[in-house]
Amino acid sequence: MASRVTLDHIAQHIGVSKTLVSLVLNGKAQQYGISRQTCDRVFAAVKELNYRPNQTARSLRTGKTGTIGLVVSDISNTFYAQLARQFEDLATANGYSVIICSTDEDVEKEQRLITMLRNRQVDGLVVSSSQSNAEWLMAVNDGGTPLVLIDRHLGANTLTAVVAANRVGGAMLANHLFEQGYRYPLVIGLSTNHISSVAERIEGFVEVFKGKGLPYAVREVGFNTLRPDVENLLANLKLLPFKPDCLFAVNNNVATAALQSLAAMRVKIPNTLGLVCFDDLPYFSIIDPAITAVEQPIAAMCSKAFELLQIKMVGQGVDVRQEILELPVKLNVRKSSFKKS
Amino acid sequence: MASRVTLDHIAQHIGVSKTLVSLVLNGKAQQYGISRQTCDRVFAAVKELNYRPNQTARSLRTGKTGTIGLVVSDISNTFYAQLARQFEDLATANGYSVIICSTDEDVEKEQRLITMLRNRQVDGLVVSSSQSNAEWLMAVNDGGTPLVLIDRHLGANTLTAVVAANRVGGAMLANHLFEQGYRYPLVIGLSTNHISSVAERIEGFVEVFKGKGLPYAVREVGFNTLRPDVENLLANLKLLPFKPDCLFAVNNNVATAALQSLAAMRVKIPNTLGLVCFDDLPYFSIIDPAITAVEQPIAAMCSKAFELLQIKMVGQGVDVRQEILELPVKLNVRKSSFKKS
DNA sequence: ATCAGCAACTAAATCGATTTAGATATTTTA
DNA sequence: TAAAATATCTAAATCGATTTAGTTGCTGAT
Repeated sequence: MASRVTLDHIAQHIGVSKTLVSLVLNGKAQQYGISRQTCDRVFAAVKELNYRPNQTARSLRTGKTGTIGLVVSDISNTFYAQLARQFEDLATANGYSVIICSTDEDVEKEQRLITMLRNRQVDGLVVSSSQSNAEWLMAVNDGGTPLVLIDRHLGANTLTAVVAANRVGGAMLANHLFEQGYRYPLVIGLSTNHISSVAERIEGFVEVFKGKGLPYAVREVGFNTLRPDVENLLANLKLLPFKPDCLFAVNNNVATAALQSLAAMRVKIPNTLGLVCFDDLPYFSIIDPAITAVEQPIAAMCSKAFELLQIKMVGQGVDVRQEILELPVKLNVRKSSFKKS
Repeated sequence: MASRVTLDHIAQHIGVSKTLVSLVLNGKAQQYGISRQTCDRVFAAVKELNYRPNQTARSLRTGKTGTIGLVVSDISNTFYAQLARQFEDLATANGYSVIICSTDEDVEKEQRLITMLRNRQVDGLVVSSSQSNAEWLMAVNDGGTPLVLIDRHLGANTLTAVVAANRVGGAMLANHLFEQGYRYPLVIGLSTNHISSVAERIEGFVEVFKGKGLPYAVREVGFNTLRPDVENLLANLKLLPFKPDCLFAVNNNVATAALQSLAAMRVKIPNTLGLVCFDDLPYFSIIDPAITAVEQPIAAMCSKAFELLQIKMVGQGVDVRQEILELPVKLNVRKSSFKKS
């Protein structure tokens, strides 16, 4: 019932063929030599009958739905929410709609959702994948659904990916901590350690300390048990081979969980423990102490991802080079990592 | 190219009609007396040829797309991001996909987006509307696209709406502040003051102070100029008829902007100024001082909205009673509103 | 032997657009 | 004046499913 007025109704209403109406509405009047008067009659009828084209019928015929699937681990995570917003704006400006899906870092769920999106004939996919190899997703891309990875890549020469400079950002944080006098870092990573973003942040970070011959510890917390795991980890710092003097939270959720635990334990930041985080949050700059963080280039990532996806979507089978695009990050130094006294 | 294998291919591959294949795949084999062997051959062929049904074609025929439009002012706002996530889970569990659109509180944009969603033949809409009257949206609902309002209503006997108990929540905050000894509240509202949620929060709040014969001030800040407006307002408190001893931020963004300004001005909370907020954020409980806030029943709102929408979607033209459903909120008392000393 | 009834399947219409391949007048050209 | 060119418009096929209205060939009852 959603649209009872069809092209045929318009056509009959003014006594022409639906072909003509279709041509006029698609701006091909000139090309097909349709007279100005006839065009005007079409437009008038469209307005009078309040005609709205049925996108489903159009999609069936053209094979294009004007829809893009955006697959992330959790849309309620501020990082992905901001990313989704930026992407939505780009998509809308270009006539696309966005279907957003959350995978909870569950590979099976990710595959189910992507299959569902393909069945819905999305024109393209932007995926922050939880998978550990590219095989399945490459089949999707090769199978006719253009796919661009965002935030996480799956290795060189697999799939086009747009990511932040995770390794560099990790190193920036490590160097900053070192310069501020910190020597014993504890890295709080995630159980999803196969994921490129997390892995590279940690690698970039530890390489710095390793290079200086300093000790470091890396521990993992579960994606679905983040809060208790972090709490447990911080309550048992004595179990570590050394007493850490600073923490590196590999993403915003880890940092928030750490802040919660530390507040409950009344640990002073940065006096007792310095803290830095990969991924900046609005509240990091307004709390005391403000949190030092690496800010990701969300807008730029979306622009680039959309641009690359569009090339794939219009390109007839000819695939672009499957490159990994790393965009520069920014270090926001704040009080949580001030010089150790 | 997205799906080259069609029902016809399956049918030809095993030498039956596509009718049969369709019936089998839709679980109507029993009903149409199709033999078990034939069914098995269909399933085998589906697997062998890796058939995925074309949802667009199905939608055209059945008139159902299995898609719901979720329209909010800004998906990057944590409140809507959380709401979207809850709603997505419900939708997915019931076979629906969600297209999310952000309106930026722009009525024209909202109407453009909703029209676009209708053209895409969404089965239903969930809208947090920026409009000030129900007329346009009622036409959508009556025109065949079931619509449920969420977070904001548009008056009794207009459109089904699921909202938080905004007035009650506002009053809870006011009573709490009064009990803590605060007497001179400044309400920081939004330029979008025609919106039911904001309006009712403020009404509920000021009624309490009015009832006690106490003064209060209500000022508005712009949705798109939030940060500077709040900063400007707080820098010029002397322009108010009285010196406020506490602030009521009507939503999470206002509170965040206020916290930013107050931090920059080095104003002590709650000593110099108490602060409460409608809508809780994860970080409110981990900062010092923690922020007293009213927590909205996001999960319950989504469940109820989805439930009501589903009734409308399956109901053949028979519309449910257009009621406004208010769900209870929870007051989380924290340090930012501790007793004035 | 005939026919009702059943089991197992199919042809064709349909959804609402786009698009291909013309059709019909009218005007221009040789 | 006939043929060619042009201007304006249309019939029908098509996309890939669902669904309606049958068809075909048996079996068993009478």
